[in-house]
Amino acid sequence: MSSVKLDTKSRIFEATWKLMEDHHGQGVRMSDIAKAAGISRQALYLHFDDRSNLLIATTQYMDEKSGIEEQLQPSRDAPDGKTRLREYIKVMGNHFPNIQGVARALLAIKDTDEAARAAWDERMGAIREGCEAAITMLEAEGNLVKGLSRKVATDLLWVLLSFQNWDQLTNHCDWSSEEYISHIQKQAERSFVAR
Amino acid sequence: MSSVKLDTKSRIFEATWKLMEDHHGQGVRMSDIAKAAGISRQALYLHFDDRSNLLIATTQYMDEKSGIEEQLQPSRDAPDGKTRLREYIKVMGNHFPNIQGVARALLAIKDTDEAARAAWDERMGAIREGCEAAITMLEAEGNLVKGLSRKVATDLLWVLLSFQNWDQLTNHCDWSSEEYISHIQKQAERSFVAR
DNA sequence: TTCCTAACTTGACACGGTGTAAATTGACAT
DNA sequence: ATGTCAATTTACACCGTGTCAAGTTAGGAA
Repeated sequence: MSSVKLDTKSRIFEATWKLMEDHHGQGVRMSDIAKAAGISRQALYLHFDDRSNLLIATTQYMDEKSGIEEQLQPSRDAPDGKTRLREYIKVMGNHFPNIQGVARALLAIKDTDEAARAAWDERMGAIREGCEAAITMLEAEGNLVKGLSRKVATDLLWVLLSFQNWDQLTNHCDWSSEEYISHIQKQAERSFVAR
Repeated sequence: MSSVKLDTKSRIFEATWKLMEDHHGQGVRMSDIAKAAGISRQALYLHFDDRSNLLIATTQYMDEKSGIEEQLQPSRDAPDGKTRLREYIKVMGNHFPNIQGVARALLAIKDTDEAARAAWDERMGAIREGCEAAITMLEAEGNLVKGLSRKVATDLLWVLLSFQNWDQLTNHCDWSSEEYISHIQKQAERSFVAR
């Protein structure tokens, strides 16, 4: 039973999260986060070794808070591959808006920061597993579209469900979350489910 | 007819291009480019206002050198939508490897640099037009898959053909250029061409 | 020859953001 | 009272970008 007031670490996470959302993951400095959390910039370094560690820890905090694991259960329990695919896409479509700020920030530094790259790849790897599970189920039922190997189908579904594509479609093509989910569900069925 | 030795500006472009390819668009400093071009770092600023302008100018130089415009002609001359789509994907699949270094560098700064963002969006807009042309031709023939509007089909093809997806598939999923082209061609046909 | 100009050089510096270091304070537990 | 822990303040080093000023070099025109 933690105190009613958030402890410092949680305040830092919340501040990071909010600032990243507000600024689309760009131009948020350590001093901004410190100010928003109500501590000094230097105190930030008492809790996190550096900027990338802060971002990585924030993603974990976000995942716990948003309850992504539980939300995935309906997909795991799906009776057939097609349903599993649909459910999985729905969860992702609802998850991306929650994480977009930090995800973009992580994406921006992952090319120069080894730890960030590892964190991002771990995230992407988890999504890939979800894709592979759905494709494998389809294949086992004999419902995977002809002429498509499991590997290639998984790769294709994985990029279709990438954060960057979601970003592009919702922010450049003006798709709503609902449109994203329904259009991508249909696209995935056309692409992977045998008629 | 220009002299046999490249003029300074061209040497800068070539150096930028090569360094960006070699380093995957990351960690290339102005001083590195200057050194590779055989001039002082400050002389770089005599030719380009700043780093982003240099990158933008380099993309234009690359596009001219690689002859992307001419390569697109077979797609424009295609007799039907399905062929147009196939040809377009082939050109893109062969183009991306040439531009990957600079593209990644531009991608990295486009969130903080207004000029870079504009340059990138202009590029992406051009690709989008190609996508729309192919989809429009399919639609006119009555060969666009049922239940898909031109707008949504264009958006989906556009993200399918994005640089980020190409990067993911070739570098994370170990697809060769040939595999990329043939798999994406098939995927596009499954997704957009009515049977 | 002399002069001019353009391209380029060297050296120094300001700025912004990250990360480090040292000394200090205030609260709380033993 | 003593120790410890969280946090504070001040100061500074590092890096890459971009700027500024003054000096050099080569070519062409008078």
